[in-house]
Amino acid sequence: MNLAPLTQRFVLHFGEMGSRWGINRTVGQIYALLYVSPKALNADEIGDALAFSRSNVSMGLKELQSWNLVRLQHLPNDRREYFQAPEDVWAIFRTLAEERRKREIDPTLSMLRDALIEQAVVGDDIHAQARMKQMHDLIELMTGWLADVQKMDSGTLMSLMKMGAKVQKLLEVKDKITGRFTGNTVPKKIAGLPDPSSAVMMDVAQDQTLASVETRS
Amino acid sequence: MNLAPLTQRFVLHFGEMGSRWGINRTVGQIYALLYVSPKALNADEIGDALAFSRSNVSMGLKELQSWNLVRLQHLPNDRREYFQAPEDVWAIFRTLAEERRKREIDPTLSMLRDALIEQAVVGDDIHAQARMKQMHDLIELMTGWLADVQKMDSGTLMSLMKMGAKVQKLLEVKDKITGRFTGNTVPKKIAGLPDPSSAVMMDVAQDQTLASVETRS
DNA sequence: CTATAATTTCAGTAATTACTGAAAATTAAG
DNA sequence: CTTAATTTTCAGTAATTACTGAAATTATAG
Repeated sequence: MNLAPLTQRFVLHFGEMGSRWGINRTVGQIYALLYVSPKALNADEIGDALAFSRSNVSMGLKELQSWNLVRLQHLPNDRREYFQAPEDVWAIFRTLAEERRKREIDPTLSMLRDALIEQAVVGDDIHAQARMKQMHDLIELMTGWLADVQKMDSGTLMSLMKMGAKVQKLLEVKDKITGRFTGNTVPKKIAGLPDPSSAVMMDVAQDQTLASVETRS
Repeated sequence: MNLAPLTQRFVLHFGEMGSRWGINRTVGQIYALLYVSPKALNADEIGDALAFSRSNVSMGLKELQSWNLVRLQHLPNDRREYFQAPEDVWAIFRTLAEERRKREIDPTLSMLRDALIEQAVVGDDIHAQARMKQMHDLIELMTGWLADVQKMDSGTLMSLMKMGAKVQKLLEVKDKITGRFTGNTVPKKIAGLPDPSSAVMMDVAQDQTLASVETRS
């Protein structure tokens, strides 16, 4: 391995972390290399740079493709395939979240759905089923939310994250307007919405913490 | 293994999924069993129920404790330790998120920080460092957001998730009020905030999709 | 303090996962 | 269609991770 110093550190780190991320060292290093590389690389270049056998590189790339984490390119007058990581880190993150959901969450959600249709007969199973329901509902809520978030463009998502806990403030305001005070629901029609809501909005609007959302940390 | 049918399915599934979640079969099954069990269990009961050796159970429990995923209990006139999963699935989820962050994200964030202080000299490293900066910034934003979210109580978090993409609407409203129209920042003081903002709020308030946030899916 | 119950450690072994080189399959140029 | 370049597959082997039983350690009741 003969890489530039910082690149090497990055690549080795990704190799080490691989096991914690559920991928192997080879795959981790290949992806790290592609991520920092200014241009697409072919399999031989990768194997050369990382001192892996050609077949190992092939399997690693196959794995990365199954994760949708690499883009394929072809250069003119060159039969070899060239690989690169997407430019946009947000796109990479979305893909990662999506793929992890498919592999790590969906099978469990499906198993739970199946288990919840059944009629529990044994005493232990009745309690177990109630617990599974709790888990099922949480997972369904989470995956639904994730799907919603996945639809947003990077900019919106970024704004939301920068707000962090401050969304809570916005939520409180919304609750006042829609009439849900501390959990109590008020009739839907709010035709004659009282002035207070406007006052509340002024609060929020003038609140520095909200006004300066763009510049957290 | 002699478990109630649904319990058994649940336990076996968690064992299978273990490898995808970065834990082993033993640990997965032990946690599944504790999760659905109506009462705390001691190590012998666990090993008995799952047909694992006593030492294997001991190691599995140690692992679960390192993840903060089990609570310890003592019964009167019984020297043995009893283990149970927390009642609250949201608490479990928070712990999981927190621990995964520590193990899977923090080391990388720290490595990136180190790499970004250095002065890149080789040409490849200059580009690599720019890429690392992108990754660093995204991770920092994500972990900051996660920390904020971790502070919320389960109810607030649940409301937020149920809203899903609808927070976006709220965000747009906020932007109008604080004066950020499509990215252009308007002077901070908004003393004489025009009527339109109120009108906007009425829109949001009367929007059924927002008003019925409690009942998604 | 002693005896015993309970838990943990650890060396050895089993099982799984990762990696290699050779051979097979695929692709595309002539 | 033939040939050569490229990629993939796969059997064998290396490395890692998981599991067990015996021994050591720790904790507590008397």
